[in-house]
Amino acid sequence: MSANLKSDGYTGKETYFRPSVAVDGVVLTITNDLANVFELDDDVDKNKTYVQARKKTIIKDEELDVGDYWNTGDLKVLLIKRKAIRKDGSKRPFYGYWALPGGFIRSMENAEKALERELVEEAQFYLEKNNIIPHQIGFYSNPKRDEYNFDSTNNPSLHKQVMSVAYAAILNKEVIPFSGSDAEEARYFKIKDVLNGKIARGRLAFDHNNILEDSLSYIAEKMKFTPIALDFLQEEFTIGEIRNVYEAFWSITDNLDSIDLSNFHKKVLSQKDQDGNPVILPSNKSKDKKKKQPGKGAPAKLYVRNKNSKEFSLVMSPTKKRVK
Amino acid sequence: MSANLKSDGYTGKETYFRPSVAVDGVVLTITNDLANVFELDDDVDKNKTYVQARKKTIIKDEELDVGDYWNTGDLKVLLIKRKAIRKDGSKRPFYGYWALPGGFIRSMENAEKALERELVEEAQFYLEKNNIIPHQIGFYSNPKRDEYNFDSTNNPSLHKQVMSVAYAAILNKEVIPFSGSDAEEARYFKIKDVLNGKIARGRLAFDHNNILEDSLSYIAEKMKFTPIALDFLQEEFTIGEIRNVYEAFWSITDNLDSIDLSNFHKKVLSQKDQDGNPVILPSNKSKDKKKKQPGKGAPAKLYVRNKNSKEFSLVMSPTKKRVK
DNA sequence: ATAATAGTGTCTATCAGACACTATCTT
DNA sequence: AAGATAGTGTCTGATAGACACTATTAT
Repeated sequence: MSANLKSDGYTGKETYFRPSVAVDGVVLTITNDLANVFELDDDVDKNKTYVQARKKTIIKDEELDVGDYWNTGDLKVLLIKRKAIRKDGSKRPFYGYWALPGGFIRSMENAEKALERELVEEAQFYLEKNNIIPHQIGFYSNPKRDEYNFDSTNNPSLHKQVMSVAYAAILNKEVIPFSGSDAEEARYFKIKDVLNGKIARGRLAFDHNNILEDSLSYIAEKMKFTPIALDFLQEEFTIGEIRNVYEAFWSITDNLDSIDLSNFHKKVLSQKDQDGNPVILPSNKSKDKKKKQPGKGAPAKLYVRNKNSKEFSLVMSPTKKRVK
Repeated sequence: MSANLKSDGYTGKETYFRPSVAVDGVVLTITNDLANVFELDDDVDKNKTYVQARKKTIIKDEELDVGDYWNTGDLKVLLIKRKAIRKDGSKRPFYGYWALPGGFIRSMENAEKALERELVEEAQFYLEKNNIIPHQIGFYSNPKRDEYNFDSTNNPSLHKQVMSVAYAAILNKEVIPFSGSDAEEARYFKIKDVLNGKIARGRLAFDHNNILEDSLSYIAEKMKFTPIALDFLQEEFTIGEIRNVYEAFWSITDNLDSIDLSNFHKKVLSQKDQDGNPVILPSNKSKDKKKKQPGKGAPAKLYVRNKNSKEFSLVMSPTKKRVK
């Protein structure tokens, strides 16, 4: 951070200042438990899921079915390790820290297009191809949030400030990230580990911890009134998987560890949308319409979402104990 | 903005494009019916409410009481008419249109500080002095949203784009706006008139119609779960005034014209907050603890807010008809 | 058999919405 | 007296939360 903010001769009368504006992406997914069993093959095709990529070498085609996408894991976020040195030889701020992927918006782009481009450049990850629409989280403009500074002149056109607009994007499968032009490395981290400082240097670069927390709050809130939780799941899913998404968020944002299975089950199935239609429907795709467990437990019925549903009729809330 | 960026010392060496970033303020209030009875005195003190300013000339001190702030009117927004000509003689885009107050963020400011400053400059209105904390609505970065364009060179440092971050601010009284340095005029408009095009040139400048609508959605949503509606009211208020705030929003955002008085009354009074404490409490300030009506009707009990309350235990929703 | 998860059933307190009714003021 | 708003009472159906119970799988 700057040490010379006071002595830069700022008069308060400046005009014509132009900041740099970056976009930051909070790419979220729920761990696929099965995927974690296998090691990454260096030679896999780009832009495939772990399971798809690995099936060539580890799982045979006939062994791969809907059960391989069992979503019962932790909430994870895609982070990149920034390259230490710029093209002009200078050191980058916060090198060695993990950061949210992102970068500067260009002149003919809007923020969403810049996000799309940066995710490809840094993690070779394609939002559009995966039909993912990012959610705008907020705009961050504290002058001290980055190491770009102010010179000692009175000329505001030489001053620098980096502002950011942040977006959250939800993946329904763990798309393999590959490091790109601006990133040494790109991979997923468990969000609980990041928030507890169990990451290199104990925190993310810049104010990215704040941005991550804002994103979690945003989605946790939105999950109460809209079917956004289904964005984390495959086309076919079970009630247990939905419940896992809610638990993954509420365990972080509301310190809630488990949701009553029975009541949750009934509530989700009775949800109507803005038009009075059911939000989730029994699936007719898979043969037995059931999904086997990766561990113990009965197989669960498969459901699909009503694609027209935008809103819940009932509020999904972290359980409140009844006062007696 | 400057037309001669090069001579400002902008060398174009930077690989990254630097846009102009503005802040726009959506300053909202509920009309004070009584205030509208009186004509504005040219000579009133600045930064006072209509009623306070006018009481010198029209209402005697002893006639002024809590009833003068009866909030039963329409939702209004503060707009400014932009000056047509810049200091350098060039024409401003969208001159003659009404616009949200706002302006460019400076190098040592964050967005909130810029908003504070611009509202003073354009409408001589003081956010901080009135203890108003603005709500961030969103970031707008469509390259075509302003008339600033791109030259035919390949040098991105000469390109221009104006991005905006929008904030909503809620007033609990109609602070008199005075036009300032960048505005020819500043005054409140009924939001329904603005949305229906009953305003000069039929619409607001730039994408300010969008920003206004986003602000209304934001607050209408927040009103369901938090006591934000009370921000529109005086320290002491009646249940009817709260109901008026909800109706003012939901008549726009949910096409709902009236809320059942009886059920609303009971629900508001039974609201608990995040700690299980009541959100509103009977007032002990005024002598008879009642507020007389400006028109017909019984006087209403006065209440005050619990300042610790951040959240409702019950959801305030636009009435859903019971299915029979 | 045991553990784990899926799923159904049931009881009760609370809440939402409809609406009847009384009270208190202004005009 | 008429009109308007404040405020209380009451009924009904729906919902939330607690919890008992059965079903189906892996180990």
